[in-house]
Amino acid sequence: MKVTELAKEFGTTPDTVRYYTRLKLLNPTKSENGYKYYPPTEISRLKFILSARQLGFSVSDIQHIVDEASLGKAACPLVRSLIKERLAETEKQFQAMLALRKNMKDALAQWEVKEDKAPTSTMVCHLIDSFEPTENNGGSHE
Amino acid sequence: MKVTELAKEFGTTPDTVRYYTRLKLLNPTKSENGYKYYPPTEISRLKFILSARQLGFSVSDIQHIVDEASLGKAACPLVRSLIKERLAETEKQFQAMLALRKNMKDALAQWEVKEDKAPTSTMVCHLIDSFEPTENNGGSHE
DNA sequence: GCTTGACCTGTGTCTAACACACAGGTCTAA
DNA sequence: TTAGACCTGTGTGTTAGACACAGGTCAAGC
Repeated sequence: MKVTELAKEFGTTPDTVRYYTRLKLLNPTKSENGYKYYPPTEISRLKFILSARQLGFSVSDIQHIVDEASLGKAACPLVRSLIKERLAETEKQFQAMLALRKNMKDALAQWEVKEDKAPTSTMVCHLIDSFEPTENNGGSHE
Repeated sequence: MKVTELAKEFGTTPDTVRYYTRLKLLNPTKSENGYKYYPPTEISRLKFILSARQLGFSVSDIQHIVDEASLGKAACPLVRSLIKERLAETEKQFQAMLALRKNMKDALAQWEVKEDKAPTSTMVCHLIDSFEPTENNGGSHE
């Protein structure tokens, strides 16, 4: 399979396939015309990489997992360990995003009823300066 | 105020202050010893920048807002417009993260009851290969 | 006065996962 | 032949900082 064929097969981009090839996560052979040719092993390897990416493993994680497997070892313990780390990170980001999203919504609501004000030498934008997060207690804000 | 003093005042890092200075978002004067000195206007400017960052405006957004204000115009319409864009993006990311988080949790649960398996020529890790997102219908998975 | 640790400077590079750019080559239908 | 789609290898850009480096300044302590 050629680059674009492979990318289409899995709903990703040729650049992504080339990127993984560049990282040596994929190892195509070469056609007579110099084009990269991905045999079945590389096709299933890409499937694996994309699944892992979708599960939140970093490219570096995946490289690590693949290296482990190339030694003939079961990568399962490593995979379980890594997913826990990635999940913990995702949880942190999720909480941060929850807070951010709420603040943005609050700001939007507050700013809709505030008037415009011209800037001064010490004030760029009074909307941003005056923003106050609303309290969470018993509110129906969300 | 010097770099580190200013950073401490607002709970950020000296590198962040230097970064914004580098971008010309902050414009310190120079002390006799060559150190950057941030007068009150720049102190309130940093406060503004950090508030805007916390509300999800990009550094580029903030530059745009500051440029508008420097023309003497009220940046309020721009700020309202930008927050809507950033909120829409954040909402998309939030949904993606919801899905990712759920998949990661599902995977973790599934993989805890699966046995380890050695890799083969076409299989790096059966855990990742065999992952199936659970259905949402009436489940108590979350 | 010297030493040492903390802080300073300007400038450059790195991070992560791609996306894009470029100069030039190949393929194929019209 | 032409034109559009695709290919190559290599390099750079994206975002918001964090880090690195060589060298300078400050001030407390000895």
